[in-house]
Amino acid sequence: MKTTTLPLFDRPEGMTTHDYAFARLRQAIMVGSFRPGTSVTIRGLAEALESSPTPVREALRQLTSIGALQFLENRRIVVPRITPARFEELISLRIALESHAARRAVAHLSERQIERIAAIDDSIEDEINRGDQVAALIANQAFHRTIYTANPDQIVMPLIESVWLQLGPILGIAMEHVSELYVVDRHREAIEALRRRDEDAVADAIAADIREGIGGFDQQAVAHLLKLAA
Amino acid sequence: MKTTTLPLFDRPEGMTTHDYAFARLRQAIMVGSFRPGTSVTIRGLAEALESSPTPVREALRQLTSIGALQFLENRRIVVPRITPARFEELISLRIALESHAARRAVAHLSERQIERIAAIDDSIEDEINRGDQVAALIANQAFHRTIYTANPDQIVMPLIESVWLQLGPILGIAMEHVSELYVVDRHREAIEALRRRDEDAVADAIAADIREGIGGFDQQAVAHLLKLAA
DNA sequence: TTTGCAAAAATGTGATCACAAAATGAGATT
DNA sequence: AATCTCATTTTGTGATCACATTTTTGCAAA
Repeated sequence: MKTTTLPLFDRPEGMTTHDYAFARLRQAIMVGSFRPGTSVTIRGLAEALESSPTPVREALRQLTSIGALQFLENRRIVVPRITPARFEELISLRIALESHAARRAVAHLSERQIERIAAIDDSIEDEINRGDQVAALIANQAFHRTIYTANPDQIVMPLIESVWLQLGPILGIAMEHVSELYVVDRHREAIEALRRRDEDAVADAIAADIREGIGGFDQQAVAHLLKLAA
Repeated sequence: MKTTTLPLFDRPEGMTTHDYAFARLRQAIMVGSFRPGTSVTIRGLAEALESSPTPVREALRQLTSIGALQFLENRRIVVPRITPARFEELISLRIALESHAARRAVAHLSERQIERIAAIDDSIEDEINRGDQVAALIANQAFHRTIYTANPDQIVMPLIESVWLQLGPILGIAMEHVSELYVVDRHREAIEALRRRDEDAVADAIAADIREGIGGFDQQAVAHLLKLAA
C-alpha cells in the first residue's frame, strides 16, 4: 500500500469534511502532486484524510465535473492521461480564456491592486531563487488570479481553474525534469499595460506569457516528458 | 409540498442512480425548468427521483461545481440568481468560448458532418413552427454542440455547457414571456462558412448568432425580465 | 515459465441512521 | 397588530453497512 502524499493544508474552523477533502485534493492536483494515470480509491483517500467514504466520494465527483479526475467505465477513478493533442488544446484554451478575462479585468483594477499584483510578481522570483517550485507555481497562479478576479461579476475564473487543474499532472512531471523554473518576463509587460489601462496590450502580454511559459512546451517536448514519466 | 416537475428522461440500462439524477437535473436546469432563486432540497429531489439522499447529494454537488447550483453559507441549495452584469458576463464568455471552439472545429468537420449540422438547423425551424420552445432550444444546443465536438481532443465543450447551464434559468423566464422564439438566421451563414472552410467567417457567424440571439437581450431587457419573474 | 481458473480481497454504489444546525410556526408579550 | 421566544420540524452532514462488480491472488495444468 502506498501512502498518498497530500500537500499540507490547514483546516479552517467550521469547514465541512467534504469541503476540506475537496479543497485538499484540488490543491494537490493543481500543483502536480498526482501523475497522469494515477488511480485513487475512495476508501484510500478517506483514510488519508481521516474521514469516511461519503464526503470523499462527493469531493471526487466534484473533481470529475471540472475535469480534474475521471470515473472510468469500470468504475475506477483516475487522474486523466494527457496526450500532446490534449495538451495543445488546453494551452490554446488557456490563452483564449485568460486573454478574455484579463481584458475585462482592466477597467476594474485600482492602482493599489496593480501594486499588489506587482508585489506578487516579485514573490514569484523570490520563490524561484529559493528553489521552491511549488511555491513559485502557486504564486504564479495568484498573479493571474488576482488580475482576473478584479472583475467582480466574473464567471470565468472557475473555468480557468478547471483548465489549470487539467494541466496540473503534466506540470508535476515537468517540474521533476526541469531543474529550474524559468519564468518569462511577460509579467512586467502585463503590469505596465495594466498601468496604462491598455486592454489589448494586457491581453497580448498574458497570451504571450502563457505561450512562452508552460505553453512553450511543444508537442515533441510534451511527448518526451510523457515518455519519461511512463 | 410542491411537486418538482422534471422533464422526462429515459433511464438507460446500467446507468447508476447517481448518473441518472445528475443527468436529469442538469437537463432540467439547462432548458430553464428552474427559476433563479429556486431552492431545492436533497430529500425532496430524492423522493421525486425515487431514490435516496446519497446519490442525489452527489449530483447536486457536481452541479455546483459547474455553476448550475449554489450551496449557500446557511447550507441552503439554490438556483443562482442572475444580475444584468452577470448576464452580460455570461454572454461575452459564450462568445469567447464558442468562437474559439468553432474556429478549431472547422478543420475536423467532414462534408457529411456539415450536412448533418444543416439538417439539425432545419429541425430547429420545425420545432419553432410546432411551437415547442424546449425542443427548439435543445435542437439549437445540438446544432452548436455538433460543430464544436467535431474536434476530437477538445476540452472546451464542458466549459461551454457550464455557461449554458448558468444561462438556463433566465432562459426559462424569457421563454415564458416571449410568445415566439425567433432564431436569427446566422446558422445558414455559419454552415456556408463551414463549407468554405473559412475559420474566421465561422467564428464570426457563431459570435453574431449568440449576440443577436439570447445575447440580444440588453441589460434593460434582462432587468425587466427579472422584475417580471420576481 | 506461462496460462487458465476459482477463491479471496478490494472497491464503487446506494440506503439508512444519528446528529447538529437552520428554518418554521405557535403562542405570549408589548 | 407587530415582535420576540421557544418548541417542533425540516434539512444538510457524515458514518456505517450490505450488495454487486471488479480486481487481485493463489494454485494447478500445460
